[in-house]
Amino acid sequence: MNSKALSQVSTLADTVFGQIRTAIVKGELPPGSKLNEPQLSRQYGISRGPLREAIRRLEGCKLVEITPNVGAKVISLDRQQTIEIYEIRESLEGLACRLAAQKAKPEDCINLRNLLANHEQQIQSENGRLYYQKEGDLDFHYLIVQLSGNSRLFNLLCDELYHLLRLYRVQTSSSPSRPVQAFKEHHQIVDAIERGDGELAELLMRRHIASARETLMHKFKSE
Amino acid sequence: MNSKALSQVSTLADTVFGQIRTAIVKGELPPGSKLNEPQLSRQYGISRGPLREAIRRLEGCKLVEITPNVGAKVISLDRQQTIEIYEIRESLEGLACRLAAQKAKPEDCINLRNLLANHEQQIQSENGRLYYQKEGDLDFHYLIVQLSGNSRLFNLLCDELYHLLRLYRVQTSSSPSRPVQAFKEHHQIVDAIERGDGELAELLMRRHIASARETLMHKFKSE
DNA sequence: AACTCTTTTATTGTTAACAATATATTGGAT
DNA sequence: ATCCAATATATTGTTAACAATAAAAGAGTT
Repeated sequence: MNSKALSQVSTLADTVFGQIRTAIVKGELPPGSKLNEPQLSRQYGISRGPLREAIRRLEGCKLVEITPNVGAKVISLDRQQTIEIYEIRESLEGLACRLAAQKAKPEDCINLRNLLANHEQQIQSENGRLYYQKEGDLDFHYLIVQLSGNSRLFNLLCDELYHLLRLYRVQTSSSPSRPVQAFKEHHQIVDAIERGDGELAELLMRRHIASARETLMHKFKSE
Repeated sequence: MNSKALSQVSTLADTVFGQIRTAIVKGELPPGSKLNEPQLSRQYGISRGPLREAIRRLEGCKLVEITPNVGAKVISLDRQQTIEIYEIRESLEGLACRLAAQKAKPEDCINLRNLLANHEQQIQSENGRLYYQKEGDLDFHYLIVQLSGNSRLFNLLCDELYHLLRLYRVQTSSSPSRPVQAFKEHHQIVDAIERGDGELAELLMRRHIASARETLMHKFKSE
């Protein structure tokens, strides 16, 4: 009963895919760095076969770029690409917000309110402030995308774009950016969702992300 | 000078990835069908190693789903997923249209007009009609997305979503769908782009795709 | 010292063999 | 005939070895 009970239900390629992706998102494998197959296969204790499969899957996710006979390297986003992602995000989260407003039940709205209240508490304490800015903001967006009920939209935003944006933050070790204003905007968005006003919810979310984008563009110009 | 001149610059995994993807999009590998590794490796004249890498890359692109110890099968979209894709497409092509309106030069508008004129000619002839409905429509959308200048948006729409939608058409062998009305809408969209009215261009494109989605949903209900 | 060519080393690309799992088939019992 | 178990087959997962390309190191020349 031991060997079968412990037998892996997922393949080596699958698990290592997840491990490398985490390493990329966390910045342990920084943008532009090369993926050395012998080294990685030693590190993860597997042979190059499944490792290469994992890398190919990462290529499909556009997290690494492979040059034939040279190897794979972690993608690095320039300013242009970052802006492009923000444009897409603005559009898609606007959609998510509109759908969420159409579908959200009262209990969902309570959850959103609680989330904001928690953030508000954390932002009070000085050390919590950093947390809020870095990850807490994403919680809010995650939840709304989830409420949209569009699972592909969820994958696209939460499994792809957010990873990429986190990658950029790693790249630049950025950026405090307007937590107080963002907070107001979050509340307004929940108001609109609560009222079931999809059009307004979409508009507010788009503005919310657009102003984040503009902050970013402004920062670019001042460098 | 012969062996080196003919040496491949891309890997087997890369070329087979493209071949399989084409086979999927064309319907030669229909949705739900299994990818048998021994058979495919014989068919493409390669060993299972690079073949599996190609399949993993397809997995990353979400064109196939892999179940451990069972294998890869071509994804098949149900109605729910198709609707979800249309929702995303509506949002993203609206964005593309707004950006295109902001950036399009006069010559770009001429190209759009020419494209529509060509389609108009082809729609006149009875046999051209089919072409327009199936592929010509996409040309128009392709060009606008290209004019948006957002390369990631282009990849997302033209390299991913359009492939998926084509997959659905293969799946259902659908659907004539309102060519005359679509034509009017195309012209209105170009009008807005020509005037540099991004907001209107976005609105019109979103309506255009929304009505396509509604046509589809209506068809679903009548089945 | 800088440059180029050659040689060496390391890394990637590919294949074939082996191990493990799942599927298909056969045989027997009710 | 149908169901279940045991065997046999096929397919997937993994590894290690080999081939081919690229990167690095070294020798020699100017």
